[in-house]
Amino acid sequence: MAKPYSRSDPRGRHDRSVSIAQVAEHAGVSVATVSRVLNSSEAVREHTRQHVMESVQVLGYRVNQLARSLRTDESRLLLALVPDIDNPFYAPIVHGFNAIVQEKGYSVLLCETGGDALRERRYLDLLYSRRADGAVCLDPDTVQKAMGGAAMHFPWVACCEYDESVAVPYVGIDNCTAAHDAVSYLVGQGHTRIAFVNSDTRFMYARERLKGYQDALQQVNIACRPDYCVQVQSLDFAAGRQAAASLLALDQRPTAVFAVSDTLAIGVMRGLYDAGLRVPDDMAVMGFDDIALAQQTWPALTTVAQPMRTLGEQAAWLLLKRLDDGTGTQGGVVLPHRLVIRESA
Amino acid sequence: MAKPYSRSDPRGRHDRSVSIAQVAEHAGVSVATVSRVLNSSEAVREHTRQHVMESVQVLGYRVNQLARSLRTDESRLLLALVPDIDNPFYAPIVHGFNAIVQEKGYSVLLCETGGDALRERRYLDLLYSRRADGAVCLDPDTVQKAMGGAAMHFPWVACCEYDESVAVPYVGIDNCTAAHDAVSYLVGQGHTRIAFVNSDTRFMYARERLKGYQDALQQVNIACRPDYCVQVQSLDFAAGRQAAASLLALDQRPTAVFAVSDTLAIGVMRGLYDAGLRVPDDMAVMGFDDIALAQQTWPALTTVAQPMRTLGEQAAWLLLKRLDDGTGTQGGVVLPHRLVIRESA
DNA sequence: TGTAATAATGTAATCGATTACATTTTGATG
DNA sequence: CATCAAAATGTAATCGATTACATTATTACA
Repeated sequence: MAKPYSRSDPRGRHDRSVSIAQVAEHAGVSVATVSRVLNSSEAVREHTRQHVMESVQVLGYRVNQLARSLRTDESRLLLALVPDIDNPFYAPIVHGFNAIVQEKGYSVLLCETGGDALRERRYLDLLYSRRADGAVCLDPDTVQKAMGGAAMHFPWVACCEYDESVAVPYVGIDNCTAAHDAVSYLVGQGHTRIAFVNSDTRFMYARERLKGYQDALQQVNIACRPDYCVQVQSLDFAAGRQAAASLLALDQRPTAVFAVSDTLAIGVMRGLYDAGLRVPDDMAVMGFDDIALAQQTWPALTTVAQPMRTLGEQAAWLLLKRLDDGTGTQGGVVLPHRLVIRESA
Repeated sequence: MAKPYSRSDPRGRHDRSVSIAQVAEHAGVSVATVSRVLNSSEAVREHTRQHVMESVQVLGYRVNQLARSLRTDESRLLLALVPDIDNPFYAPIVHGFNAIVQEKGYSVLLCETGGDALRERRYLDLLYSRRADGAVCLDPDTVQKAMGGAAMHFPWVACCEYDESVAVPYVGIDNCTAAHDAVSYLVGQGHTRIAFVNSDTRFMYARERLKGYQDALQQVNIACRPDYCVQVQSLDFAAGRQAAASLLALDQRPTAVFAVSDTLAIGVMRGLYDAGLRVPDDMAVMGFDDIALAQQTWPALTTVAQPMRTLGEQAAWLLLKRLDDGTGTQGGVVLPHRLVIRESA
């Protein structure tokens, strides 16, 4: 007759773990006291503390964070929403992000959205339902969704992909200028037939870099040939390889290729190798991002570097500030890019 | 006088979201009824359902999963503990895992432990405190830890890295035989001076593959030269490159190199390129894993393939079964590996 | 229309914590 | 030793859900 009804879960998947009440009983004190020693907040006599800690040990008690979060409205968990973990571009960003927030006692949960609306929605739900305190979002879709929904009231920041019209703090680089710089470099090397391998224009960076490419050409009065702009579906090596093949099939081949990501650029180099062409002699190749692999290819890849780790760190600072301030700063941080001249162009 | 005391959080980071009670009041019904329409479980009159749904819409109500989980003891969240997301080996595994569990309504949270005990502990804590229902673990450290602690009572499975003495379901390959096969292939190609680039022996696979390497050599009466076994600290390209350099500094150079990962093997190839050697003519190179990049290098990498996606899928099945059964199956699943002959050896 | 069976809804306990306020202990001081 | 302030601890409300059991409304049948 103790409990009016028994546990709801009939499967009995596993026993509930030991609760604070059990610790209290074992130690012969109230739950409040146990809570106090656990949070080492208020005054509790040393003697009592020891007693309680002993019971904690004996019973193997661990605080139930669900209950704690429900009460305190904080989880010490942060989300990182990335489109695809297979893309080596994201790892350093996440690492930078993690390094900063970890010091503040937060743990990072990586959420791979895969561009799937359902998955994305579910992850965002963690924010809505307070199971996570905040998020950094590297995903264009999420940004879009956020515009429509009421997501703007939640503490999150955008990284790399952002939309200035969305009132959310962001950090990124000037993609347009960066692409412009890359193409200008190729022009400076004497190239006039420069191809552009772009990816999904759902991504802002893709649109911006296209713009930079076009601007740079226009600036030196080179017409932008549509057949030199190849659009691929994914960012993996295979896509770049195919892009190279299609470029090589052209009547008048380009003498240089600028790809919007290093992975694509490396794929392009592979495609050129397939055809027996040499880089950069037969064709120059330039990438974007400066992933770790870029300096390991042969020839090593010339590219425009994004400060990925710093991007992640800055995103972390922005988010932490937002969590502190309540409202948080609007606007964004634009970090500098850098041309990295290696052997491929 | 309504509430004895006000909200605890003085920062007022954000307003609490609308609760089920508010919906109930708005709809003029009890919370039980609201809960019923939300969980579409028991009978509730169509008229009432509509009314409630309307209130849900109007107020923008979203169920608080924290509270729900606290009550129901289930979160529909699964963890994937990986040592390092920068390693391209893990992505396909996670994808396979995700594909399966997603259909069952679970979301996957990626946890990068980075080999850091603190981070690992925190993530495992999500399991302990029921914020996650289960986990797949690709991390050797966790396995070790689990042996000591009481973690065996929690629903998790090991993938790739496992310890047969730990009573936890696992899925992996036969690393020893796989390495044996690789080395035997090189021997069959006429190589007798075969180097071995290994990584952190904290990993089981590293120990097993070393064993396979040694066994294969012994089988054909080739002495295992310590100077041909180079141990590197990480799995990245740079480490492989350095390994190559140290191998090339030897008086009697090997004619073939077998690396425990494709990333290392690719780094080795880069190192050979540095020295002006050609693969496979001057030196054969063989990797392990068959990551996507392996078929994009030039020359393309000969390697032993792990069925990574399948590994993830199997891990998912094991975990789901464990979540269903309560106790779950012990023992493990060993998946076949496959030699992939390309150009580098 | 009365009544029993059933369907729909409400009430309140519960999950496991935190914490405002109340109460008891303790220790210091006169 | 009495008294009182300060320190330690206890009591109970609360977070936002689920759900067993109780209660009320509806329907069916005589």
